[in-house]
Formats: sequence, structure tokens, C-alpha cells
Amino acid sequence: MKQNLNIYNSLTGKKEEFTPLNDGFVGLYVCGPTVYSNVHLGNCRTFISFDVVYRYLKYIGYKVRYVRNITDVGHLVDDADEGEDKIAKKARLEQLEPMEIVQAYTIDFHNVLQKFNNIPPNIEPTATGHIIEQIEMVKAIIEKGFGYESNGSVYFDVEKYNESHPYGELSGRKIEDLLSNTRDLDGQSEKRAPLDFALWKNASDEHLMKWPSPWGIGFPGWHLECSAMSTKYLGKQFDIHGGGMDLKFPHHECEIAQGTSANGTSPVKYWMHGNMLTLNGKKMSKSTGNSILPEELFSGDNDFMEKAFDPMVVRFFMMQAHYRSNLDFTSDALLAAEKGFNKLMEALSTLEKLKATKDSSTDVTALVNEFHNAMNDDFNAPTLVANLFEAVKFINSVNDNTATISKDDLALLTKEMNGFIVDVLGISLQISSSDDKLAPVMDLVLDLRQEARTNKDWTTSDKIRDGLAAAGIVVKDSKEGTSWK
RNA sequence: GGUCUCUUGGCCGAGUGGCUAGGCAGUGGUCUGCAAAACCAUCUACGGCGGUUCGAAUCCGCCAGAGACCUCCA
Repeated sequence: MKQNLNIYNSLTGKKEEFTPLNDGFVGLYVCGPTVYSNVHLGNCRTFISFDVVYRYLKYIGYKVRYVRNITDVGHLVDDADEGEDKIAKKARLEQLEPMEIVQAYTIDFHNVLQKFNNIPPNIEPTATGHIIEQIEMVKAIIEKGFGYESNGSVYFDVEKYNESHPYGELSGRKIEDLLSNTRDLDGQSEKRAPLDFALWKNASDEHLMKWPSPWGIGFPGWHLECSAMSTKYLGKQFDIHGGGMDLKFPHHECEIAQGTSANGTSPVKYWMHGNMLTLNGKKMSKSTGNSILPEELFSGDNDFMEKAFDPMVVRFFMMQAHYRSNLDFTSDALLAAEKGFNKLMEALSTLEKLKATKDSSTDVTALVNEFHNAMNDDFNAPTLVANLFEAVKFINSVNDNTATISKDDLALLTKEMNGFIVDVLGISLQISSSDDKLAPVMDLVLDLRQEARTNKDWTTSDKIRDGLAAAGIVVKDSKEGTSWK
């Protein structure tokens, strides 16, 4: 487990050696989706990035409690006082119960992530299931003097908090700058100051999702659920909190303020933020039509990609970029990734067939150590992939008898190649097309073709090959015989 | 307007003060009846202008361009 893992901490802007609060255990919280529409590809990238973080922590021996919430109370669309709840709005438009909306999109979310081979979190709490905890947290914040009630709503007093704590420390903002940039649209605002944010909102009669509270009927503020649920399941302070870049401000900043004022301690030791994803160089946006859903990518039913892509290819493609970098989705890039992916998979099956000899012609231990070094350096999956391809080259060389591998090294390499590809990167191996009924048919067909080839009947053999190709089956001739795929 | 980040070869994308990232494409080769596939080898680089340094693509400054956040957003 002693791996000298380094994590880039958004709070300090530096890579820091990871030391868990409790030796051997890691608390990991990731901000989940608001389930009011289909999960989009950008969301998936964040969750896949943190899936790899979770997987690697486990791989190096930590016991991890991974918590990722489902936001099933819609955040408000507009400014606090004018806004509309996204889920409530959608429910009204579609004439459904809000919980029908939530249920439908939660299922979609789980389905998509499963296709991407994400491991489900250990706890997936919902905001509506933790209203009591949220109310208790609001009470605590008021008690500590950082929250105030106004007309049935409760707000967080940012300026008061800033007197004793640096509000803006995560996003590098200063309260003066924020103030000078605040848009003037209040008027009848219940807030004392424009930077204050809602902890609890008074609900109007038409509002669909609401609960009783000490301040009247209402619903929790947008930032509160994460604070309440992370505290409940991971404690007042925990190790890693992740999420997309776009949540840094104000969401995570508010979480720090809420946690610090309610619990007396900064809630998170290591903040991690994944970067955004673009489509053809531009931000994904539903309004401009520059957007693609995972299902559309898998089915090929979209205007952006030349063909359909397997979820594992998409995942592999994402692994070729660092989680803190932007990643641009283009047809060409996916196509290139698909070929690389196939090469890697091919090598993995070649590895199983390798024959060990007395010595290894290369330092396999060093090769494998590089896998760890890559991931220990702030989960650098792209460097890991590069290192895996170094191993691929070696595997192929052994297969071509231009390199050798010892029995022990072969065992080590097999274990670690599979470990890093399957367990860490989360690339599930393709179930080879061993269709029970097709396989014997193919054996027969290829046998006939081989007969034709032996008889130098090229017309027949090529006809079989072309016919199969038309059916999407690629025939591969090699020294060992003919295979198909 | 404010805060911050980024700018790498035909494409995607790591990384680093002096030593090959990697993948895809291209080129050459091995294999093959011919192909395909596979494998091997190999070319093209660090936005512009200054500065620091023995040496910078890597550090600093300026300029240009892109993006994120400032308002719900992974």
C-alpha cells in the first residue's frame, strides 16, 4: 500500500503526497448529478475520472468508502428569489410527479454508467432522503451565528463568515472582487447581502417539492445536501472530495463555508476537480445543438461521429487524457482511440499464450513499476496507457521470438497488465464473439476456405473472405492459422 | 469587465531546465497466393517576441489565441 501517491489539491494548487486521515482508509465524496434530464457525456467523464480514482485507491490496498449523491431536489434555475426548481418545472411540463422524473433519470444515469463499467459508489444518498440532516445542519449554522432567517428562508451570511475564514479560498476569489462583480438584480431580495446564499428556501403554494421546517414549509438550499450527506457518511472532515471544475465556485466554496461553520473544521483535505469535455472544440451545450448523449455515441445515431463507438472504446479514449485537462471529442480522435484499444486488447490475449523461457530480456519489474509511477503521479492515466503500450511492444516481441520472458516475470506481467487495464482503468474485456451457434459455422466456413486455398482455388477462397467481410466478419490469416472476428 | 487555466508534430494527447512519452495517420520492412490483420522500424514538435541560464519547449515578462468560472451546470 505504501505507494507515495500524489494528488493535485485544488485547495492549495499543488500536488501533495496523499496521507489519509485514518491509516488504510479513505473517505471519497463526489458530487453526483441532478436527475432532471438524461445524463450527458460531460457528466460521464467526471464520473469515469473519479471511478478510476476509486479503483486505484482500492488497487493499492485502501479500504474506500465512496459516496456520490443523487440530487433529486432541482436546483433553482434563476436567481434565488425568482428561480424555478428544475425538477418541479419538468414535472409540471410533463404532468408527472417530481419523483417520476427523478426515478426515470436516475435509472438512465445508472444504466449509462454501468455501460461505461463504472463501479457503483458504496453509498448513493439522495437529497430528499436527507431533509432532516439538512435541517439540522441549518440549525447548527444559525447557532454558530453564520445563518439568519428572513421571511421563512434561511441564508448564509458570507460577509460574517469572511471575517474569520477566507471565503473564496478554493476558487481563488476575493470577497471584494465578488462584490464588485455582483449583478444588481435584487430589489425585494430577502438576502441581507448579494453574496449570501440560501440554506433553506421558503416554498410558495405552487411549489411541488417541499417539507416542514422550523422556518416554515420549504426546501433545502442548493449547496446544503452535499455538506449534510458527506458529514453524515464520511464525518466532519474526510479525505477526498471530487467534482467537475464548474462546481468549484460557488458550490464547493459554499460547502467549505457550510461545513466549517457548522462543524468547526474545514470539511475536506484534498479537493479534486475534473476538467470539462468539448465536442468538436466547443463546449457541449444543448441550446446550440453541440451536444451528444452517451447512448447516441454507442448507437452511432448522431451527427458528429462517423460510426458507433463501444462504451469501452469511449472509456479508453478518456483514459488517454488526464482528468485535469480538457478533452475534445471528435470522430477522428475516437477512431484513433478505437484502433489503439484493439491493439491493447490483442496484446492482452497474446500475453496469455506467451511461453516463458529461462531469462527475461528486459527488466519486467521496472516496466511494471512504471505503471504505478504513472498512477501515483496524480492518477496520470495517459502516462499509464503509454507505459502499457511499452509493455505491449515487449509482449509482441516475445511472441515474435525477438525477446524472452522468464516464468516469474510472465506471471508478474500478466497480473499487472490485467490489474491495471481491468481493475484500475476499468476496461472490461470484450467477450470474444464466441457465439455458441456461430462458432461451429465459422469453423466450417473457414475450413472450406482453407480447402480452397490448398487447391489454389483463389476465386472461391476470396469469395468466402469477401462475403464474410460484407457480413462484418474479418478473416485474419496468420502463421498459426486463420481466425475471425 | 473581474478571477483562473491552457496553447506541443498531419490528428489526439503526456511530460520535463540538458536524456525516445504514447496512440492514430504517413513512410519503409516482415508475413501472405493476393489482400487484410498482425508485428518490427522510422519521419514531422513544443503559439509569437523578449529576458534569466552554460543550456529552455520546460522558469520570468509582454503580446496573440482558446477555454472555464463569475448565474443552474460534471
